[in-house]
Amino acid sequence: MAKTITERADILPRLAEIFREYGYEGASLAIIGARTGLGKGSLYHFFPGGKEEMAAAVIDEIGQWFEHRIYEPLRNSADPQAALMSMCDDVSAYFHSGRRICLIGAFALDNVRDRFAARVNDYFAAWRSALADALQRRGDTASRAETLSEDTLIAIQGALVLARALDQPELFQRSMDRIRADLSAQAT
Amino acid sequence: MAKTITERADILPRLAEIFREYGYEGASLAIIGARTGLGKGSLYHFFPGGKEEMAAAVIDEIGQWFEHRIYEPLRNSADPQAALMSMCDDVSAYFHSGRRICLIGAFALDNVRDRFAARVNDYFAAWRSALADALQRRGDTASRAETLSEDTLIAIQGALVLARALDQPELFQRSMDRIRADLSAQAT
DNA sequence: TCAAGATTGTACCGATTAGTACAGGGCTGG
DNA sequence: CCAGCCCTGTACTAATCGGTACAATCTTGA
Repeated sequence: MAKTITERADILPRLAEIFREYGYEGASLAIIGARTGLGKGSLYHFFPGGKEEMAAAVIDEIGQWFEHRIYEPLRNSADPQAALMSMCDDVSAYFHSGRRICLIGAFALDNVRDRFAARVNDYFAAWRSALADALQRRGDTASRAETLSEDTLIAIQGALVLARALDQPELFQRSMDRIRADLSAQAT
Repeated sequence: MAKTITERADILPRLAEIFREYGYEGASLAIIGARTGLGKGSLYHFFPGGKEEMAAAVIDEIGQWFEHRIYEPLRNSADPQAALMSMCDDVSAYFHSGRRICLIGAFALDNVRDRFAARVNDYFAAWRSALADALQRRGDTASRAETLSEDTLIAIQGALVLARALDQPELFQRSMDRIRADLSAQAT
């Protein structure tokens, strides 16, 4: 049979888009096969654990992307305030200015939540903690950093839900602008 | 066969809980039958349109509950500020202090979104508009009312996502407290 | 009391599901 | 040049999916 020289890592982004579009249950192997161009043989070769392993791998890859691009700079950048602004830009770009949903957030509301609960938890916990770290490093009190990091994540997730529900991506943009402003305000 | 004197309206709350727990696709007719105690015969008697009609009826009922309990007071109450505070209480109770998710929000992120897009849109649009109405009636400018109503809905939905993702219902409570405070702040 | 309509359990349907088995082609190291 | 491993298409399974059909029973109005 034909060999397609595909790496496991190469199909992860495509898998992510599929899960975003159809959800975990809605993404049938037939759809996955059609959209990735891979047959069942290949899919189960790369992911012996089936759909569950595919979704887990996708979540892990997303987590790593955020770790390198968002969390790590928030924790280690010499200029925490700049890292905060950079986070806003990257997040806005990542979610395609509100046209793309957060797969992890969607999984959190889904019935498959229990299956990936640990990963979902880790994703948000790491984000919140990195955010609070940057806020404290820039001078916020621990309590203020706690509240502001929580509110920021809430606003991002809520804006994604509402933008999708109302079919108004610009709503997400507007919310990100407000988040940027809140993160720019002088610390207490 | 046995007659169970069940009204269509009586099973809607139970259906709502099932959809909340399993999602639209995850709620199979087998599960629905088991959890409602109704056989397929009864289910298709009450909902000839099948699962789709069940979900639509559930969304409509939720919409009506919010209309009577939340939107209507926001629009018509003599004391708009009191209606705002009352909304916070009712919303907090409705979502079981963060232990219950918003079915409409979950549907918005789900792949069944397109099927119920109009209803999902209506739910949030009505809420936002009623909220903005109360804010203007209490003295906020149109622009301020627009922003604040949007931010309030974003915070509620985001808090529900995050509380569920982190398995911390108290996070929702904290966020609701902040929302209450923001809605209490003097208008500009 | 009894006919008519409302309600319900059960058997069944074709389609689709995730997953398995495996043969065979393609690539690569020796 | 070829043995062996990596990759992949196909056929298959058992289970479950949403939905239909219908006969049997129950309730109700006359």
